[in-house]
Amino acid sequence: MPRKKSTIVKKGIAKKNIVNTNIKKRRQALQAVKGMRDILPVEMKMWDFIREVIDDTLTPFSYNRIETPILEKTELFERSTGEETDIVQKEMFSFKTKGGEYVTMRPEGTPGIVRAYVENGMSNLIQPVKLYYVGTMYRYEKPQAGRYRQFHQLNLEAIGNSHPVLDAEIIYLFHRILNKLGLGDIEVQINSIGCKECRKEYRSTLVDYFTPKKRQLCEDCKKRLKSNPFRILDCKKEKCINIASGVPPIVDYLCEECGIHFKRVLEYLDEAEIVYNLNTTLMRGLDYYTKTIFEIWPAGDKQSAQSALGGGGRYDNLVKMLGGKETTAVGGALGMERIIEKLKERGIEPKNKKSPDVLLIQLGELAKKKSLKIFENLIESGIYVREALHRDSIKSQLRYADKLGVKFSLILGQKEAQEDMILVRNMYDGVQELVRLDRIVDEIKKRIKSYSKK
RNA sequence: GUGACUAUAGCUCAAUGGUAGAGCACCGGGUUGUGGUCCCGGUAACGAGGGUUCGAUCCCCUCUAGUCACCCCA
Repeated sequence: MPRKKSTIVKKGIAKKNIVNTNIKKRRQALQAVKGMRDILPVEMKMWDFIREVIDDTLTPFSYNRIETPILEKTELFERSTGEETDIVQKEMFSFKTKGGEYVTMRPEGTPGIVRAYVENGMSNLIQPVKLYYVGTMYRYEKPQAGRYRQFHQLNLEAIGNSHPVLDAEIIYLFHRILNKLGLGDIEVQINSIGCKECRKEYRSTLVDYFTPKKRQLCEDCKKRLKSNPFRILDCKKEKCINIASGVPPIVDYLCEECGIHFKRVLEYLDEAEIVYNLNTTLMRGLDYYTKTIFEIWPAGDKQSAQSALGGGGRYDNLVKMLGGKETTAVGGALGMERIIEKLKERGIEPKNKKSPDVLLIQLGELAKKKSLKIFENLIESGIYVREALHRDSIKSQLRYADKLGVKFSLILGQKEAQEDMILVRNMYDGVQELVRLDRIVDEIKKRIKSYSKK
């Protein structure tokens, strides 16, 4: 007999395991797409906190919110971000629609904004048009610390004016936002890559300099020598750094206009007391930049460059490139996930939201039915109230009241429901009073008022 | 795309070549309708496939996922 029993048990377990395995397989098959993550309600508090700071900081500077589609024509990014860039060559989520259109989930925000600027005739608005948005971006990269395939950026754009104060303003605003969040210790890396003319000259200087030394460069840089020699300057390989150290900085090659522009940007930053590092090897991965470029690194971080909190620069040719009039512009972006990561690292937490004042508790069928109307009345009267209709026992409802941290519980039992009364329980001292149902709003309001005085 | 490491309940972690335990969380109960503390109970896991073995969660291989680094960026 025991033998038989054990086989039955074993069979039972085996069957259960098979079921579990199938469920597991299904679950794994339905996992979130690689590099994409959920933002759960607990984390949302952090996001709301950041967004509040962002809105409060940007509004006085006349930045207005804009939203553009996540999906844009692939060509938009090829033409603006640049065909030779890493982003376009290997990091885009692109596909063909049923209608045969080639589209891409935006890997960065600026091209879409400039497209919208041109398409909606925003050059007829008061210039510069200052825009900001927090939105998702998509890059097909291998996920790792602070890097996801879907991530959020705060973008700022000031289109339609070439004043250097705008370059400084963007950096200043990023600094201010981070500062307000408690992440003020940043390093601003700044450089100027001039206009087309300056770059033409500098480019030939670079080619002349690197060509005889080509064999010593890394494989990537050998290719870069032809495609984009500027990027040799910010190659992270030691041998390339050594070779590149002998190159005169691009700042020496700026034309008069670009030189003055850059100098003034730096002056404004000085005036705003923003500490920056003139980083002459700083380059950018996007093709459309002109003049000022910058990155924001967390201070004192060894891997600062990898975990850049943000970056940006001027893009004086992009509007025209995308079919608009000759229009100058400047912009930048902060990585939201990276900000959140830093906040968590520092143990900075948003202020806890206020607990509700009241929980409505009901016992028995009659009370449950009646409580719907009462609940509505309480909400309409502006009382911060929650319900527990899905719970039946008073014990579980009071436990819930405790978890919510309410000041009062309103208990509507069978008896009270019949007599049109309700019990008001003070959760602090446990004192209960029976109150007439038609007077409940006033009674509660009175009590909440005096409760907060304690 | 290249390399390294990891894989046990929702979370944080244990133990073991003979199929697993805790803490937190969640749900319920501690006599008829009273919470927080306390007590009791419950739900719930060895990522997948193959191999070695009498037997594998544990050893080996493959896959998948995650983490980290390179690359690049936010």
